Amino acid sequence: MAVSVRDVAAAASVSVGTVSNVLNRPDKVASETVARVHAAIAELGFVRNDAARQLRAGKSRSIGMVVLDVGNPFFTDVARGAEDRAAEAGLALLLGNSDEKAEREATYLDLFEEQRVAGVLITPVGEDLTRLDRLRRNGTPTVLVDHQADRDGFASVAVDDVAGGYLAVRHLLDTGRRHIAFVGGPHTLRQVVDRLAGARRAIAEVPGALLELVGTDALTVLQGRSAGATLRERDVTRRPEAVFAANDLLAMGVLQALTMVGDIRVPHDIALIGYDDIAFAQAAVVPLSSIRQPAALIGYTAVDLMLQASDSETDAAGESQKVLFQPELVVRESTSPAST
Amino acid sequence: MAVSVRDVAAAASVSVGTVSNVLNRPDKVASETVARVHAAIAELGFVRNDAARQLRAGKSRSIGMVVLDVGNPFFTDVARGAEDRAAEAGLALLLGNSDEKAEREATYLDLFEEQRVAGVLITPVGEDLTRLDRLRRNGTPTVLVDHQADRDGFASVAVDDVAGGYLAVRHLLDTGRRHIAFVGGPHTLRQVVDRLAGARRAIAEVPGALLELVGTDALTVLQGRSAGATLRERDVTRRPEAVFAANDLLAMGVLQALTMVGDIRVPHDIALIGYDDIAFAQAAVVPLSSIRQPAALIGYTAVDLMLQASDSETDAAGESQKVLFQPELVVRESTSPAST
DNA sequence: GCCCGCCCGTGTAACGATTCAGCGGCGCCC
DNA sequence: GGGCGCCGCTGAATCGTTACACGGGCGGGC
Repeated sequence: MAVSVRDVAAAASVSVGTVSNVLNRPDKVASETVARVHAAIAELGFVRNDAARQLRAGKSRSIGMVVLDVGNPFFTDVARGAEDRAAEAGLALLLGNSDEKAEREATYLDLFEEQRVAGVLITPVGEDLTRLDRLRRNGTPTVLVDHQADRDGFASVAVDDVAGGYLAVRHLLDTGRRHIAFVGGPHTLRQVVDRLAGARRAIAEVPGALLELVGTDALTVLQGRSAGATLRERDVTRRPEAVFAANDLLAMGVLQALTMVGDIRVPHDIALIGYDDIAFAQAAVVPLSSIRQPAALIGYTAVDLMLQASDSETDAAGESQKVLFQPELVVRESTSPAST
Repeated sequence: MAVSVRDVAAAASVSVGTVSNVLNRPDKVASETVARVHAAIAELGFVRNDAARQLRAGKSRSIGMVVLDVGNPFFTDVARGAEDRAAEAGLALLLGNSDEKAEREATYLDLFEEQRVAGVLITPVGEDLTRLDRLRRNGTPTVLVDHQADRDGFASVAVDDVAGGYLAVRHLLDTGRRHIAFVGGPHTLRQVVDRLAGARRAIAEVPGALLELVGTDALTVLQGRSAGATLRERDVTRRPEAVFAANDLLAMGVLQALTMVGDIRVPHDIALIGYDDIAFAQAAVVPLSSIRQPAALIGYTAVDLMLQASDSETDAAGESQKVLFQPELVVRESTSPAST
């Protein structure tokens, strides 16, 4: 059933060593022999056994990536960028989805560790990086994606979320809103915490401005919908003038709850800004203002850092790099100035 | 550096065989010994080498999946369903993205084959299944996802796209439209071909109804945007009364081109219906009518079929199963009857 | 004419986990 | 009291690939 190098060797009347050479160093083998071996391979339908190869090499040719939510276009864009860079380096990208659950994240990390992946890219669910620290110490280049590592040792590529949060809320304030609601959660996610911190900073700059928190359990459309519903139910006088949602998925949920289920007008009654600038955001009922992040570039860079780490590791200690991108405000209809 | 069973065995003063038994059949080992081995494992930070394990077993514990477009929420939903079922079976899901390119598809298949995955789930780029046939014959359970296999031998799970196409266009006709444009392509994709066939069937039922084709190179928002642009540029009299887009991504692109760039009203000037009913469709500028498919269920079922095939394979030939779901029309604002 | 190198190839020892035949020792049954 | 079976463990063989040390033949240089 399983065709091995040995079978190929027999069919081509050469030794297994020669077959291996044909596969890996064809220039070392007489071209006539190469042809004969290739013929045998084709005839028998031989396919290299990657497990054996890895066992010998001690390393695999794939890199593992764990994202918070595959359903979020932001992360699929990041993954795409990572895939591109990985392909350039001849590596495959294994994509895992933690769904913001520490348990699932751990399962994937175990899997990747057992597979001896060439590196791990991860957007961690929580702030506890001890598990990752162990991984890194054991020699697996690890890059934090969309997560600034305060502590030394970790390579990371991220976007300045504090700046992004500031941009978003500053924009809401600039367009005349004072009572602003921050929709987001859980607060175990660094993204949420930082964006909120940025928001607070902007609020602090304007006397009389007020920031209110509306928590969610995850950064999903569904959660946004229920957050939006709670706002909708409120008495008109107690509603915020604007909402800053921790990401576009939430924002779209809020938007649906306000405009489609309820009859609250965006931006007239409540302005709305999201985060990530996913492609769907601009096609929303009311085109969504947002904070843009260079998603594909983040992924691309993450793999790049991983490769660097994996090179330098062999030489010296190698300072782990940190890349920080700056976010960008994208203004659309959902935050047009209130036309009073 | 690398800790192996041998090291653990030494540390626990037992043989390697016993360590293996502790790992795989703990009930066969005296509990005192189990504890000692576990202590050694923890102390040394031992992690099983999956390559060695696979080599011995001849099989891996992961299954490979190739989708047409990870950026399409439909496929990420399918992948989610697949992941769930795989997790239930203790298998990991490796997700690859072909981006509708045969070459990338082939790369992933090669990779999966070398990894000796337990099974392959694939939405093929083209109609040429010889590569997959070889894979299946060599003993890898293969399930076609969102693709009905005409020929025998392949397990498949799909949705009746002809019926879906029919539903969509029939609905447009029922709401009074006669000149209908089908936006979609390339015609190498079975989904496109079948949905068009269904559309044609509906058109044939209504005298005077006209179906026009607007081709695209891929099923993406961007492609939809340019298709929409060509319609927009046309003289008013030559514009269709309705558009049936081969999927929601295209539909959203068309929608943007018509309503946001241009000033064509949807559904008043042109009605629009998509396909897949992705979550973002209902939050669009004009909430999108669509054809709903049970995405997660498709993925879940696909893994299920794969597992069945992998069981029956050992016993007998085992008839390869085919599952066909029925699509469902979801009516929203984008196809409201023309208010003449 | 001899020796040195080069070119092609061969055979074998790893890599690390698993499996399986086998082996002491002990209790139980008859 | 002898034998049988079971428990708990050992140690070697095995999976398929790769790297590496080694050898035979041939041609060129001196």
